[in-house]
Amino acid sequence: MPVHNEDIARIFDQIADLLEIEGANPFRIRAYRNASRTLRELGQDVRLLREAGEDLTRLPGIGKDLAAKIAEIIETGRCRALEKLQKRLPPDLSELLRIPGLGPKRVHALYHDLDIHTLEQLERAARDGRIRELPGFGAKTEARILETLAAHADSSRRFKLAVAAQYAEPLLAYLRALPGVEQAEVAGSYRRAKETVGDLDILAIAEDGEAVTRAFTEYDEVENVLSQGPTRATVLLRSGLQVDLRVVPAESYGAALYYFTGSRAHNIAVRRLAQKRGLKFNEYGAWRGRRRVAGDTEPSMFRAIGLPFIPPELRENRGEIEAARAGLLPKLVELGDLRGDLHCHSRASDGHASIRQMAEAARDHGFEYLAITEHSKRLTVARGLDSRRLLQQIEAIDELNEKLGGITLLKGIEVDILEDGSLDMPDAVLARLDLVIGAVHSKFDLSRAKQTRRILRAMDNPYFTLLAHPSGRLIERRAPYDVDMNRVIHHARQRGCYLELNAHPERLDLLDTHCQMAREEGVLVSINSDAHSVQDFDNLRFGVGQARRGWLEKKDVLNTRSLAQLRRLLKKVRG
DNA sequence: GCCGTTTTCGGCCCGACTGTTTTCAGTCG
Repeated sequence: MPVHNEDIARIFDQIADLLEIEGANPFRIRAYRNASRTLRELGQDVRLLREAGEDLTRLPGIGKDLAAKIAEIIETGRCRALEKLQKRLPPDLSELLRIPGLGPKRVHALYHDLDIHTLEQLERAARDGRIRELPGFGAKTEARILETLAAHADSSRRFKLAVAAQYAEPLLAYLRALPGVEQAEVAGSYRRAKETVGDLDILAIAEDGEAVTRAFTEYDEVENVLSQGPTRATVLLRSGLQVDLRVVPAESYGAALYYFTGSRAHNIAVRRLAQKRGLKFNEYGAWRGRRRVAGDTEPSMFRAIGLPFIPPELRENRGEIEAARAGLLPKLVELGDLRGDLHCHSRASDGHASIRQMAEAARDHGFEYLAITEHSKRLTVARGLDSRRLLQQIEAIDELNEKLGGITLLKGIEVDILEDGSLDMPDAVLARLDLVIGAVHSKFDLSRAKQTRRILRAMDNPYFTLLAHPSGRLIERRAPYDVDMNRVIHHARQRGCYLELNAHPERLDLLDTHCQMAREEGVLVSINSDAHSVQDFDNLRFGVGQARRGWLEKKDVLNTRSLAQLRRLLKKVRG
């Protein structure tokens, strides 16, 4: 079975967990965690890189030793270093680390003193009152363990960005309305527009932190207060979403916003850079000795280390710091750059509004054009259109375009890519459309080779314009199908067609790393809502967030073009 | 275990809160 990046990343995580419990050098542990992260974010199979003769030590955080371990895992499927560790410590110990309040030291104590290495043993010992007897543990810790175990099922749950927004926005409004609160903002992965967030990190300016954290813990939706002090508090909302609040004085707001926006990897790298320049960065400011030289705004922090402002979406330590130093940061695309939307549905298939209503809603968003792209007949659950119904719709849209003012409708289809790579609509009908979006809606489990061939073949259809939701994943629900995205993107370049970044909150597909690949290949990406109702155009902001995480600029995005420019680009696809 | 525009050796980000302490270790972000 071929080894994928995720398999290797998991092995490195396990090694890191076990080393940590053993009390190994913390920097050695971090090295394994960094390498695991590098692999997860690589965007292409390290196995293929290696086969292509690439030097793996050129990857960030991978040195001679870890490159050799990667090679060993790819070749043998095993890792002797992990097996050796597992002889000394039971592998399931790392499960215990997932329990909040249990870190490596305590897990080690539980194992060493009570021979506990499974969650079941942990629960039994807690019930028997044996845990409170251990040095460094107490009755409260024991109770918290039991509480967590009881609710363990959803403790590791992450929230989709759009769902988190539904909780974040009213909470933010509540905090901003509190007396003494000058400003409040969500930082963390939410501000970086990650696809999912594990918790919300909120930052507020106020003189009296105590009063604000108290009011925060009294917010209507708070189920449980996990910690509370004069400058920070952590609560669990009824929805299961954890929220951290930090309160800082105005002069530290920028420093705190920067610090709590993260990512952790970005912070570590920037702090190291600051240190080299004789500065100390913390959440209260940038310091030279005991003198604060910056901190009231985020840009002041960047100025202090001589870097241009790095937008939150780029802060992952994936090359943005080097790019900033070299003056090569992208000027990221913004929501206001979009001139239209190339993917939506009406009542004719599985949408909820008429074509006219969709057009008017798009016009209200300031769009110049909107493509109507119903499903094709293969997708019967969505009342997909056959040739006859599509031809009728083409006529209807032509008529509507005569009457509508301020927006132009484009005629399109989201046509199913069948198992053999053919399209679910005759070419003669496709020829009459402005654009053809190809989409995989079935046979997700084909082998990598077959799935890739299927998509490449579909792209070769002379009318094929745009590949919809290229990975097919549904966030937290369905993994991407196995496809060689490198080849797909390369083929799109050769064929001269485009890729979609589907902005639906469940999809956010193209993935950020693939956006970067598309940009490097020079393949334009269309940020589409896939709207099924008039409200769905609002989702475009999440798509733009994803595009920004993928380093896309206005020029990299197809639907930032004017209608006239777009028409030229659509025509070009057909040669 | 990685890394180097001061280093191939000696560094590796920094502070708040909790619980168990009697001055602080462990955990977390």
